[in-house]
Amino acid sequence: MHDILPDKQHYWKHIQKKSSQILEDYGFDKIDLPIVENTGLFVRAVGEATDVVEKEMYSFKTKGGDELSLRPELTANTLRAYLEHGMQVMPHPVRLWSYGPVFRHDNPQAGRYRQFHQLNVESIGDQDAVVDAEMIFMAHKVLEAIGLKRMIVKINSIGDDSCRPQYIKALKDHYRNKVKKICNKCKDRLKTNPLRVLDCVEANCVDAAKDAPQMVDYLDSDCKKHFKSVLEFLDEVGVPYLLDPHLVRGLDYYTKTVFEFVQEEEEKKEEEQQQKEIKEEVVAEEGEGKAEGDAVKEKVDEPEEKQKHPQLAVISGGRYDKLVALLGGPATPAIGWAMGVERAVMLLERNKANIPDYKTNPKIFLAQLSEMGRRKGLVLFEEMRKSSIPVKTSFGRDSIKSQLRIADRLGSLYTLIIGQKEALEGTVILREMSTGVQETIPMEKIVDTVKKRLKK
RNA sequence: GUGGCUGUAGCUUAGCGGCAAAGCACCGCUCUGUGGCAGCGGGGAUCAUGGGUUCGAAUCCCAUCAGCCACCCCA
Repeated sequence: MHDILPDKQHYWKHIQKKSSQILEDYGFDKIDLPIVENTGLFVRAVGEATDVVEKEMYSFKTKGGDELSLRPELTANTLRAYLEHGMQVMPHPVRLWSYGPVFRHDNPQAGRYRQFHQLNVESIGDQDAVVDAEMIFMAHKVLEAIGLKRMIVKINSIGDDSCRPQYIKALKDHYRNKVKKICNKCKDRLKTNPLRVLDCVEANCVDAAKDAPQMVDYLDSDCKKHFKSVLEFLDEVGVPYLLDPHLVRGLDYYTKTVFEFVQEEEEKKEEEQQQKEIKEEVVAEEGEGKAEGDAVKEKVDEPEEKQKHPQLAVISGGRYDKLVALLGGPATPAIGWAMGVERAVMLLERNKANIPDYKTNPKIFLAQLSEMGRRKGLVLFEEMRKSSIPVKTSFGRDSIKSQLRIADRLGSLYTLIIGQKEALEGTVILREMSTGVQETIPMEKIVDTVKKRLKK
């Protein structure tokens, strides 16, 4: 768990602003959902045998005996709300988006937190392939709008109930005479969650997976046609994609189209430049003591390891045509995706993306002296606020000295000073901080004067 | 869930069984209504939390929590 401090807020505001704009443009309505829900909801929706449900949920029992969990994702909640509020009777597709914290009890590391934020999007009620493409296109647009470059979508189809069983059978057949070679976990996976063996990274398992049958070859005509049109639509709108026959989702509810967005490797040049800088730093330090020669060597070696950022999915999602029915609703096709906001922020930082600074950075500081100055200051502060001129003050402080020091630290362009004398005269001192030049201005003209000065 | 590393003042860290330190930051004074520089002074730490070992624990041990790295997995 981590705090999002003021100096990072502009990333968050930026992402929220850009993405909500696009989602509203596409006709999605916002929905806010509770953080705590019945454990059973997630077990049913996400799947009993998934890691998320098995070991990553924060579950607890209330005094009344209810089994509750902090939500590990937002799709289940969204569909629960959809059913609970009778949205089946609304014109379809019902398009909902939500944003908020989700919780997974996993070992944390870069880009992975126990509490993180998702931007979640669902389109309920359409089965056509064009919607798959539209959702992927929109995800692409969102990433583009927030300033992430070199994003590529990995895509696959995992079929549905009518063809996946045959594929799983073929997959099991393929592994029948290889069981001895693959790792123990994969042996379990073959029984509980066979698709999973495909993305295991153990050398032997990768080997065994190489010539494994591919889902695309087992798709029935409906699924195959669907997948083919999704790709055709993507070509049409120009979203770069990568067919990944081993892409398998960790949540049970997916059918047909699954996808995830990753960022392609950074340009090599940049990496080399960074390494050079680090090496130069190390060399500069060397003069201080030769005894730590070994330590220096280690320092040089380290960055090479660190440059290899794992390719984390920023957005991932897919179609889930059976989930609404599974949760007790009528058979309703649907598709959705979720963005990991921390990951998006992390990539923006790594890319050194140029994010607009949404902070209102006050250029004006208001200093006051004496009880009377303070009173007038309070009034003037409100006048400035009404004119939308952001002002910082430190009313609680008495000495002009410390107030000016603060004004300086804040980088104020001008300081307004009201002391006893000015308060009695009905004037204000306007001090230009860079030059120290001051002039006395009648109180009633000060707002206009400041406005003019700031425009320059 | 597995293996490894880390947690001392707001920040960066030193101390590694015997009085909790330094630099930066903050506040103040020198300078009584005028900032940046300098000098001097001050406040601020239940040493992540809870247990244990010990005459004595920031220091050693165990557990928990949080973070970092590699897995697993995922956003």
